[in-house]
Amino acid sequence: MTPSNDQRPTTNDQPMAKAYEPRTTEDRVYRFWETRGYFKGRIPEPGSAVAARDPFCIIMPPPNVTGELHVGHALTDTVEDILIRWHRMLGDPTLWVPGVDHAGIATQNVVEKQLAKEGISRHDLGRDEFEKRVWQWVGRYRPIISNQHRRLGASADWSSEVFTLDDTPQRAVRTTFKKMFDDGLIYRGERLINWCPRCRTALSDLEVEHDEQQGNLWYIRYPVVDGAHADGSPRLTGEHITVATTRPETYVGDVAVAVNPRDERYTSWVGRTVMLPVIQREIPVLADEAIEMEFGTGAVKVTPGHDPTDFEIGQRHGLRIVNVMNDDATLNDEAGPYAGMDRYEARMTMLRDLEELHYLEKTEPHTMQIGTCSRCHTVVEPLMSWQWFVNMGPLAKPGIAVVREGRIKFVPERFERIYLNWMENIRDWCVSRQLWWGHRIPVWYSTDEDGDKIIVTLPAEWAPDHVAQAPGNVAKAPSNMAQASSPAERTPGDSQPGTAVPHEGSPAGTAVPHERSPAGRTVPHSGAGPHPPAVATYNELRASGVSHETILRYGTWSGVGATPIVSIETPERSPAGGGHLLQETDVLDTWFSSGLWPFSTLGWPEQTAELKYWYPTSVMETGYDIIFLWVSRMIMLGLYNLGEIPYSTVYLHGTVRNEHGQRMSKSLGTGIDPLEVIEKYGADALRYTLITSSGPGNDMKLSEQRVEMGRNFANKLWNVTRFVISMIGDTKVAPFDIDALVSANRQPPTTSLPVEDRWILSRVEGLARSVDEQMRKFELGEAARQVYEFVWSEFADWYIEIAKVRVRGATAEGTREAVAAEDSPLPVLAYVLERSLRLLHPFMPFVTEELWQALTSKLDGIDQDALIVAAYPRGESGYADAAAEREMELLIDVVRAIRNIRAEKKVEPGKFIEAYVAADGARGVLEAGALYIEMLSRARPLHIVGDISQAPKDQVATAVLEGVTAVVPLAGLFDTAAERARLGKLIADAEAEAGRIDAKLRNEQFRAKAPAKVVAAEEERLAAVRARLDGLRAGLAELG
RNA sequence: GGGCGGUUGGCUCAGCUGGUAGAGCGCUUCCUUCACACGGAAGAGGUCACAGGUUCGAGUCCUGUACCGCCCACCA
Repeated sequence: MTPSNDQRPTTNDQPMAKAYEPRTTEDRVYRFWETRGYFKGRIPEPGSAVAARDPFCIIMPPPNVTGELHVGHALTDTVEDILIRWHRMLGDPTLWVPGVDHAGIATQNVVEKQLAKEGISRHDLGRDEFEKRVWQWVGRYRPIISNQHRRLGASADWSSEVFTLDDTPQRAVRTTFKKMFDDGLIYRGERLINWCPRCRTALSDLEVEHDEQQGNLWYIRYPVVDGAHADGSPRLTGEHITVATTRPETYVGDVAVAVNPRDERYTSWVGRTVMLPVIQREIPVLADEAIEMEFGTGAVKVTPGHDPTDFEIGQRHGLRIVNVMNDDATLNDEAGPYAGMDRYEARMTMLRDLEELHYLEKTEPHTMQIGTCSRCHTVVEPLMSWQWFVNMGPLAKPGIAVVREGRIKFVPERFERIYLNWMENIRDWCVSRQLWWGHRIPVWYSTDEDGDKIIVTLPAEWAPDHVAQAPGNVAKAPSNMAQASSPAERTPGDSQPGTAVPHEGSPAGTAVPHERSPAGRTVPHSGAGPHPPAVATYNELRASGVSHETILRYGTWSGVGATPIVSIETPERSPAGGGHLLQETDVLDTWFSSGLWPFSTLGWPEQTAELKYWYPTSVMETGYDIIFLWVSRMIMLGLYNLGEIPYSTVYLHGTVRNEHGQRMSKSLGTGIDPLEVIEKYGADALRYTLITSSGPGNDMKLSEQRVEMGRNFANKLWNVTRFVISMIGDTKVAPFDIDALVSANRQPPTTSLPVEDRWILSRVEGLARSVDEQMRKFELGEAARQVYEFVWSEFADWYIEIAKVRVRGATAEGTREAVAAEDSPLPVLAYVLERSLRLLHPFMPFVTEELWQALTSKLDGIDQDALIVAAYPRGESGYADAAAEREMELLIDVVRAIRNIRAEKKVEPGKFIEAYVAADGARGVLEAGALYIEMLSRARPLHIVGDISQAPKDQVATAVLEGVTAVVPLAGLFDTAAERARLGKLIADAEAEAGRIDAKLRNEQFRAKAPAKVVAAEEERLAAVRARLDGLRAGLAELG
């Protein structure tokens, strides 16, 4: 390695290995690119040539810091890197911004799992300490992740890397929140939300998965009540109404029974009163359209506090809401004797009780969709809770318009409808999360003004004794500390048990205060554990001696009824002066910051030069599974904040599955580690495989076998180049100059170049045009396949084989001379190979750069320093030589025909055999290619005759092609019967084909309606098949 | 309950605007000759899920059916 060269990926004085070794190449090549600064997204100088070109910018979907990258990320990187490298080579100003996502709930969960291994919970650490632990996690995984991108070859601008919790995104989040709040798009409200009892946080609708589960439909009798006995006890009529439910444990929250108003079975029941068994609550029977008469008994228990449909029924009929559950899915005191039980334990206990009292009529098996937490797969509970929401309607409107108007295009197109359908039915977005990791909501409450409205939950150990015990469910989630002392989660299928703290004493029987919520409804509270937390107003706690610092450090609070102070900057003191400020303890849904990603990465809310130049970005490439979660929100928030679309194209890839079609999952061990694949096969092999394994929007199965194909191709390329370099030897070669050729002579120079040169040049220019077309259509896999096909099946299999003959001739065998030096194939060989490397570079960057460096060190007139910045071929020379392509095909067919005969007759591979070929009107072509036919099919002497009748007729095998007949005398090897059989089969095939074409041509309709071009082609084809048939029949006749 | 995607040789998949069915792997036969056995040569193998329809012509367009998968949806 020479000192001046140490930045080069390849040194010229080392002999190339026999096989490509990705491991000794990739890191070195990547370092070469990176240190040379090729990845840097540069804003062009005004007035410069590049300034006229459209910038091309991709913001990378930031992977979660939860762990290492999986193959799905590898696909993302591959697609995006291909687009980026392609545009870079096209000469466009190019920027690819990498980033990492803090991934709130996901990361919090993995760190909590880690803590669990140490036997502690996040509550043992407290919020600050816990956040430190998460930051440690981030510090560990961020470098791993960026290293993995590098291993994949991602040519991202690392100087622009962003983390979602960096200052700028933080500012973007706060700015957006404030703007939305001021615009009335963000509000705080008490709604029925999805609650994960294990994660102990609210979830948006999109974070709930609907799994089909086998459950039961239980039929429960509610006795009819008519007035009361003298002692006040309800007077039962002996009748009952039966309701069917899948969730009997919520019956304690029932406030009515509903039937369909048109249901004649129940007409007389409406308005009567029934009683809930055991807990003896009296509730009305009412009529509501939402009830399906066919389902169950047609009578439904109405539980507005725990079911969205029932909530709406409740709203329509002014029913109160009874919340019967704690935040850990144990029942609260509304459940009477069942209080304190886990929801499933309560279910079973209730069913036993009901059965005993003959209130359980029957049980039927029933399959149903059940909502589970997308993070931990615990069954979610619909719970009433105070949360922050975004009113999406006004945001969706422009988001719909830009797609309708075609300003944003989806690839594949079909996802547009899916997007639009969701956007048109959009619902408000619950954005607050009861987590510790994330963007904390930029809302503060003033203890001065609202000290009586700020409800603080303090863990028992910090609670003063005389403060009221344990009201749990204040408004939103109760204290996080309270959760630490709750029973371990027992949900089936939940692999991660909750934080297990010994359960002392019974929570049942705790006095339960009720609090009036601002909405005017009574919200029940519950005691959730043995050491109930204190729940009190800020002022009460302070009055009982708890310091502000203690509240700040250990408390959780919410300002129901308080005036929120929404601010971008953290306010120093309350506006009224003097008092303290308490910031909302909730954080925002991770996807809130993700939605700002296309511009927060570019500096927004500052009007940076980067933002001005690169925004709107070009392509958003991501998985179709996050169209709603992410894509839609970026579009809406981009339009909202900047008044401009975030990108003009959304390219969606599918899900990568393993070879058995399973989703990749770390916990199931069904994942494929991209680094392992890279270690074994190389990054280029993985990339090639990923991009060719399926089209846009379609899922794919990735198998090792398939990666082998990519590896083999890289190796093929390696050896092709190795061979070309060895042929070039010590004297530099100037690659063929196609531009000079074409500009000097618009017509293909049919005479000055040998047919194989004109053929391969025509093919490679055509390939470049085709690849360009495919790339523009985002058919990246098809583009890659085409280059593969060209390099292997045309360039390597034929052009190189012919070039060998041209250079070496057949002198060893003593009959012909090698071609003269001025007819050397080297310029064309070098040109075509160099073009091929360029075409392939976006797909297989490492091996192509390595080879390009090695090759161009042997070439004159290459003006770029590196392939990564070399111009991408687009076939702009326009060179095309149809005649050469036809002629070359003919030569190839002749070689194949003779080889076929040799193989069938089991002629020794190396042995030369005599052959006769005749072509009507193409004799010149055969003569020009005679040496190649001879050498490639080992046919010698090769007789080119005017008419095949001049060939011997005895003991010969005949091959008839379009316009060419070959006859191979096979004395000694000949088997008449075998030859007859061989010809017989060929004749039968040809006859069938001729029959088909003939029938088509006899069809008057076809002649009348098909385009003349198609008819002519069919006629030509028929003539050719018939000629072939004649030749074959003649051959057969000769056999006697 | 809606919607979408898939169903092409043994396996995994291409086949983009309708005009002679392709690839890789696997399989058969042969070849370790001076780029490559991560290779070369020759070959076998497909009623393009099924049923209709449009068309001169359909794997490709339309309708329906069947399986498989996914998404959305408040039938308790």
